[in-house]
This record gives sequence, C-alpha cells and structure tokens, in this order.
Amino acid sequence: MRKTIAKEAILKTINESDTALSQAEIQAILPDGLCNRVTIYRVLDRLVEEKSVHQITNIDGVVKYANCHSCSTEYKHDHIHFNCEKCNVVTCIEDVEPTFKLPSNYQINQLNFMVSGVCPDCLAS
Amino acid sequence: MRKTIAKEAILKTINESDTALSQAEIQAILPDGLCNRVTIYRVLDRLVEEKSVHQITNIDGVVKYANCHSCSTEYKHDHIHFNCEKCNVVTCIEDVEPTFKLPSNYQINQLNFMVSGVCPDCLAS
DNA sequence: TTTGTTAAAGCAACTTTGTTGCATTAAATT
DNA sequence: AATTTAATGCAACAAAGTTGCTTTAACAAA
Repeated sequence: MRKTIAKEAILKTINESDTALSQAEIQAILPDGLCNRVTIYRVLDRLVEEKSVHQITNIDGVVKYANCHSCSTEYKHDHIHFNCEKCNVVTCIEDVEPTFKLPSNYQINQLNFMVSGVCPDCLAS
Repeated sequence: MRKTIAKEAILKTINESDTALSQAEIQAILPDGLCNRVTIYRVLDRLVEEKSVHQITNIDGVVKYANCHSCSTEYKHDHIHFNCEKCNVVTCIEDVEPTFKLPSNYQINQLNFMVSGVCPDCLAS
C-alpha cells in the first residue's frame, strides 16, 4: 500500500481519536478538499485489510473505524464496543473481553460485540 | 396497536422463520402487493416497540428481525447471533449467553452481539 | 349498524451510507 | 527521467431506511 497524503491523514485522524469514527466523521475532521469521499472509503478498506485499523459496525448499522491500543502486538479485536445513545460516540472497551462458546461446527471469522446505552460522561451531566 | 392485515402477515412471517429476516426478505416472502414497503418498515418498528419481535443489526449493517423462543416469558435477548458469510443467513444462538462486565457507571440499554463466519450447514457442503 | 375518531397504509420524494466504472494522477521502482 | 500501476477524482448508481401528507380502515361509541 502506497504512502499517500490521504492515507497518512486518515490514519492520523483515526489514531488521534479516542473514539471510533465513521467515514462521515473522518471527512468532517479532514481539511476541506483534502480528498474525495470515495477515497476515504477506499483508504479505510485498505487500512482494514492491512490491519492498521479495526472496523466496527455500530448498532445503527453505520461502520466505524478505530485503532486499538491493546491490539498493537497481535491482531485481535474481540473486545466490546460501547455506543452512547446520548452523545452518539462509540468507544472501545478494551479491558473487557467477553466469553462465550459456540458449538465446534461453527467457523468463526469475525466478532462484533456492541453494547448500547449511556456513557459515564453523559450519565454525569 | 391495531390488528391489521399487514401486521398479522409480517408477524406470522417472522414467527414461522427459523432465521432472522430483513425488511427486504420479509417483502420477498409476503404475497405480492400485500402492502407497501414503507408499511413493512413501520410495522416492524411497532412490533419491536411492543416487544413482539427482536431486532438485530447484522455485521453488514442491515437490520434483521426475529422472534426468539427462549425469550417468550421475559423480554431479554442478550444471546449471540451468528451471521453466515456463505449463505448470508442470521440465526439466534439461543443457548449461548455471553458473559462480560462493564464498569458500573455505564447504563446498558441494549446488546447486539454478532459472530460472523461459516455455519455448520455450509461447512458440511 | 351506523358514525366518528384516529391509527395505519399508500405514495412519492428524499436522505444516508456505501459502491462501481473509467479516465487521470502520482507514488515508487528501474 | 521513464515506466509501471496503485491510488484518486468524478459521476452515476444502489441499497436501506425515512418523512410528509393524503387516504383508508380498525374499532369504539352511539
């Protein structure tokens, strides 16, 4: 994957965010006119493929992207994500690893565990 | 909620299915011209609200609806759902209840736990 | 059984999220 | 500097879902 202006900017945006971001949110953060919105979608696809970021489908169906610190060494993101219904922010709950057990005749490729509710910040205010 | 032809037909469709269905899938099953597609969306919203069916957001972002047998008495659907990437079918894994623990300062309203991979049927064939 | 009320349905238009095809541009290799 | 081809831009498209407004049909009351 080539090191392009768009890729660097998008990866930086995701890495500097402490919440998971959608394409629309990334576009809003990037300097106006830095790149086309289609480019953002395509860069995100490649970042996921090269495992630089991970992908979460929010409970409302919108796809979000995040880097997760605890996944730095080995690639796994089987932790829970939390969606706040008030501030509409999705965060990684990195230290909570859910346990479950499927029958062995299921082949598991990917997890997407979402918890939705109200985050501590919104509860406090 | 009024007992209309559309509601009865949609609820019957969901109840008779052993997989979770999207609006598009329900529309394909219903007799042609039974009701408008907007009506299906609105009936589904009401069925969820009155807790007759439960709602799952698939890993691809598409919303699906299902009745779940184990939830008959008390309303809870904190079990896992499985998305098969080959046959594109979503099923309730009713007997597997995942365990996890969030800090107490999170208010939890809703869970959406998806596992994606290949189902036993597709693995066998 | 008819009438009145209002929830529900129909229809058209719209929005959001995401995808595709193809011509052009710009990384990176030689 | 020339070449290769990955990446971008643009326009058009597509799927999923929503909204406004008019009309229809449940169903409660007379």
